[in-house]
Amino acid sequence: MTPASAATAAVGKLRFGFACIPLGLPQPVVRTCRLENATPSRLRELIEANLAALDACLDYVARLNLELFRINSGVIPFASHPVNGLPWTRLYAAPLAALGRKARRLGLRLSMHPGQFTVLNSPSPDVVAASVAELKYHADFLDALGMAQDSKVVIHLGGVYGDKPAALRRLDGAWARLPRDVRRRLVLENDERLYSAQEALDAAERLDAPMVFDRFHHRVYGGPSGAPVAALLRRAVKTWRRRDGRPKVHFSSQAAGEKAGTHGETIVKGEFEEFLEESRGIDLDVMVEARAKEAAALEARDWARQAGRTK
DNA sequence: CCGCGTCAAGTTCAT
DNA sequence: ATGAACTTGACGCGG
Repeated sequence: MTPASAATAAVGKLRFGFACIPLGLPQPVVRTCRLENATPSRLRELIEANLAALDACLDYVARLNLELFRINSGVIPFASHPVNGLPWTRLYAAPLAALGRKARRLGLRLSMHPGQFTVLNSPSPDVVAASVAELKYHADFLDALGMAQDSKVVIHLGGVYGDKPAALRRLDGAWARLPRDVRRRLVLENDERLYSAQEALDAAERLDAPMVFDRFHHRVYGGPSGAPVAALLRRAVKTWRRRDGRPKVHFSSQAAGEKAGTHGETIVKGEFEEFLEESRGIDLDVMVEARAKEAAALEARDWARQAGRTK
């Protein structure tokens, strides 16, 4: 290794992306319908429109030279609901595979983030069953694209129900019962109210899952731990095995004047510069979560580039 | 055509 | 007790 490349490796490179809604594309990325209108033919029409829109999204993300993109969970409407009995992985096997080929050709790493209704540790068996079905859908979607195991499905730990140790035991139990093809996609993320980075790390290490460190959530709800971000980040990085791909983090800033935990329009430069310090020497994929979407991701990338931290 | 009330799902917290 | 917020606005009725 030359001195130059050794120096390059040591600085820690960052790649960037954003979630779900490219504001620079004219039409909606995900169309849906009301449950009462969800006939098979309507669902097929929507799926076809959504896959076409996703195709355009991939081109757009690549054109911006970003590497990460989070796919909207609504791409297959009512995917885990009984109303959608379509064998969509079979019906759309060819277009799905083509989307995956395109993503890989463009060098994109994909991810998904199921909604708040996915609660693996609920005391209600029905809620858990619905959550497992929802996770299965997300994993099936990425599988249908043929994406490697580094394209992830990010979830939070779940609820607390007034007894966190019991809630965590239920999480462990539900996790153990997940199908392998679902579990291999999952990543645990700290949230802004219930489970701190420390707690998410404990769970991730216990369950042998990767952990996404969300710096903004950590700021809003740091939990009892006084560990500095840099230390938590290094611990999170260790939860990612080679097959899981480059460790990922989420980055966002508080919306000025709004409730704590609300994502801001863009990200605050000073905070990002702190993060550049905290992450020095680590290669990371950074999912920027901001209302300005790709504009915020591009801005962060520019700041990283100026610091010699891109790619 | 446009405005605006409503939309599958769970859980928590603020009001 | 009710509703907003959460990964994300869009659907679709009524005028």
